[in-house]
Amino acid sequence: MPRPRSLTPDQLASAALTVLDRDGLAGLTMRAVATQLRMSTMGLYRYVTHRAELEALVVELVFGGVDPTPPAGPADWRDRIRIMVERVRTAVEAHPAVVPLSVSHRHTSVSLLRWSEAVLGILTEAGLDGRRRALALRGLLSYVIGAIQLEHLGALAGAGTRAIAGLPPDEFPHLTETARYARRIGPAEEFDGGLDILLRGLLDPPAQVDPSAPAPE
Amino acid sequence: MPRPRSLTPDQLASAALTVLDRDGLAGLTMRAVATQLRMSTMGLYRYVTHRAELEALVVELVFGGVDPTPPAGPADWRDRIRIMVERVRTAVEAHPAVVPLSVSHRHTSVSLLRWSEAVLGILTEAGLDGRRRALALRGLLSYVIGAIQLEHLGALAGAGTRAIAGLPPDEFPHLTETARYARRIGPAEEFDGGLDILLRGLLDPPAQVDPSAPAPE
DNA sequence: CTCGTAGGCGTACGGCGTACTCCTACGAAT
DNA sequence: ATTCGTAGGAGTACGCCGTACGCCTACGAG
Repeated sequence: MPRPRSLTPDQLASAALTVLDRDGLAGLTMRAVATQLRMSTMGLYRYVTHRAELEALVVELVFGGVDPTPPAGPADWRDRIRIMVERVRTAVEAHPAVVPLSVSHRHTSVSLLRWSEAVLGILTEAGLDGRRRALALRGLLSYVIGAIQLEHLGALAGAGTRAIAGLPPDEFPHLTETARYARRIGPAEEFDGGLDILLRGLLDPPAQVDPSAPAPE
Repeated sequence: MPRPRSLTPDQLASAALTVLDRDGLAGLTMRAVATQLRMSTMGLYRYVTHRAELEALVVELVFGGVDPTPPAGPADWRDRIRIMVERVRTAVEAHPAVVPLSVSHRHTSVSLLRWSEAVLGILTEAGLDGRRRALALRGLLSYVIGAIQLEHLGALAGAGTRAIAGLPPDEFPHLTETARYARRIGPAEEFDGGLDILLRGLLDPPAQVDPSAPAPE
């Protein structure tokens, strides 16, 4: 065996993350990351075959900061879920420019798999299983992904809501009125409020039990 | 006033949508759209100042296909919401490549504003108002955005789930077991299942009423 | 009739991802 | 100590992209 590699994937990823934090998503180019690492542009391709692979490394680095161990503290399983979700949210929000990347590379992250495993564990303790548990995890993921993007595209207490408040009230009576409330809702409150709705829905027994639901194989 | 324009924004948008459907998001370039319209590349810039503006036109065209009138049929308000949400889902799914664009240009679409207005109307009839109504709409939007993306990045009955089913069961016991159920869940079922959770949560009275909630101004 | 704007074409620039080539430096196996 | 395979690194080049800019033509309202 000859000469070992002199850069770990982690070093690569954190160089890219530095660029991303500094210059935003549009600034994340192979050339910029190479410069950050003080190597030639093409040198990057020794470690990575595509730009997409570099992006995946960054996403994994960010999700790697999420503690995947289920919290032992709260008795209420909904509080434990809240904590798990909050961990993802804070990890992503420390680096807003990774939001779009985290959506498209979510499925390649083993850290997020471990997170999902823990969440499923909590859901299992809560008495969910089979089909309901699968739908619950998927629903949670959908909400988290959507809510994080919404927050970064324009939180409720932001310019978009202000624009809506200025719409013609005769054409948009509910929207304009709602916008007045929405301006007072901070990002965390907004996120938790939606999560609460979802958790309340999880708690309830299913509206109707489908006897034809498939059994595990 | 001299000479009127010879192309409507709608013609522009549908040319772009044709390209998008045929060549995917990466194929949606100014050059390709111009060729589709049989004009020179730079001719496009007579109608549009950026590529982003063209993208917004496409998104508005797609959302323009969503019927914004609240459905009169079902007595249960949740069924009416389901119909409204389903309309968005089907409109977007007819053009899968528009999914990423619809997320980033969502806020510029007046069609989506009208849709939101109608949804707020239904929520109002359901007895929600003020802060709760704002959070409900935002929660619904978050879920819809996240779920649509999840579906197009890899539905439950897809390759991702199959990969998860093949993970080491000792490290991911819940995930591997859940994946076996998840393979049987079709996209529509998955989407509706998550929506049901949310709607169930909306129905319930709030877990605790916050007396310090801000009043409307 | 005329003049301002739309229509249209072509060229050019800078930046992107990345394929390819060439040379050097190391370090484990011999 | 020598050898040899791979990592490191630089540089060049290609084909895309968005788009700034200039020039000429055609039309239609005043």
